[in-house]
Amino acid sequence: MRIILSYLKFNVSLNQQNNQFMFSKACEYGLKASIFIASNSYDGERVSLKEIAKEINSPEAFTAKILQDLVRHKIINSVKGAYGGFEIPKNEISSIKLSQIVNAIDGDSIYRGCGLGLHVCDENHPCPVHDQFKDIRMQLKDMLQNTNLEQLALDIKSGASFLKL
Amino acid sequence: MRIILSYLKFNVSLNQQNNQFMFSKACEYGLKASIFIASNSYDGERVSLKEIAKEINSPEAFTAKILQDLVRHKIINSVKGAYGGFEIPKNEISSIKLSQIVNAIDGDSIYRGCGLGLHVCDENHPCPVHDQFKDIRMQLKDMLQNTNLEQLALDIKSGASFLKL
DNA sequence: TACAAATAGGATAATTTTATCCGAATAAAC
DNA sequence: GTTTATTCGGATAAAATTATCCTATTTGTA
Repeated sequence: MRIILSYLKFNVSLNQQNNQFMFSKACEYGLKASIFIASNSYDGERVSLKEIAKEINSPEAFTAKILQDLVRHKIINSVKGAYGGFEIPKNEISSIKLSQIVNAIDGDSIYRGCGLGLHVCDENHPCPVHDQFKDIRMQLKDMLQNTNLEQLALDIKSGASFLKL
Repeated sequence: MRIILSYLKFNVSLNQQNNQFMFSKACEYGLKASIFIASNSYDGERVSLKEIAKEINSPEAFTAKILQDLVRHKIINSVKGAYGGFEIPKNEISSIKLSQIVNAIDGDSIYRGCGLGLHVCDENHPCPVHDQFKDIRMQLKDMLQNTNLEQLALDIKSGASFLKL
């Protein structure tokens, strides 16, 4: 009996088990939605919230909030009323960087944050893993600042990459 | 008046602004606590929850939960009762990798997770940012698997790095 | 002008993460 | 053995994130 009980307790972990890789769910939805909008705007097609949520497999109302946020940050445009929806001016698609979207939703902690959450963490006063994280943070920052929506949208259109599953 | 109101609304963002860099707070506390325990175990000193929480600037009761978790995962040892506390056998300090601690607390999503949260995301069915994230994920994994507590503990002892501020 | 189809946004709920409290169990010292 | 200093663990609360609902507003069209 003891043994069985200890088996049951095996999975007693503090949290539910952080399932997030890097970004908040909100940010993931925001990135996916932006890519989908871009891939349609590329063809001059405006997409509705409903279409977006279905395509990226996200809760509709929550996605609406995130899109509003992106609109406020002037990353995407919205058009109210019949035949309305979301779009990105064609000529802007290639200049929108992932970093702008991440920044709008999750803030800039991914660039500035310390791996151990210290408020002060720099060369003069490094946390224990400061050096270890330096390259990674830099590489991440570079990547986000150098990846634009056009590249990603084209891959979606060609079927080389996917927004769900 | 309109103008003033729109100013007030400027900060209406969806979330409070994700302040996390990579790990959950629980994981950050776990890493810091482990490093502190290691640096003391190096001198044969056992440390109490109270000392740990004070040193790493974390809430005591919450830190206790995390330490329990690490004990269950056999990453650290605990001794109950007077003069009790937490410790790591001296000869194990150098073989405990950051990855073990992260894994115990946040799980393995940091190695396996998709940047956009897709459940299926691999070479055959990549998300739009799969390639962009590949190197970063790999580098992160390598670093966590190759950094052990001894290196970090020694830096703390020598004053080359810090656990708070 | 009325209607239909959208987004905008406030209120609120559900879930997860973070944090606190308190009694039980344990172990050393007297 | 009693006291005291600890960790353990259950219950609960607080805060943040994620999710839903409902109404208002906007816009195109009949």
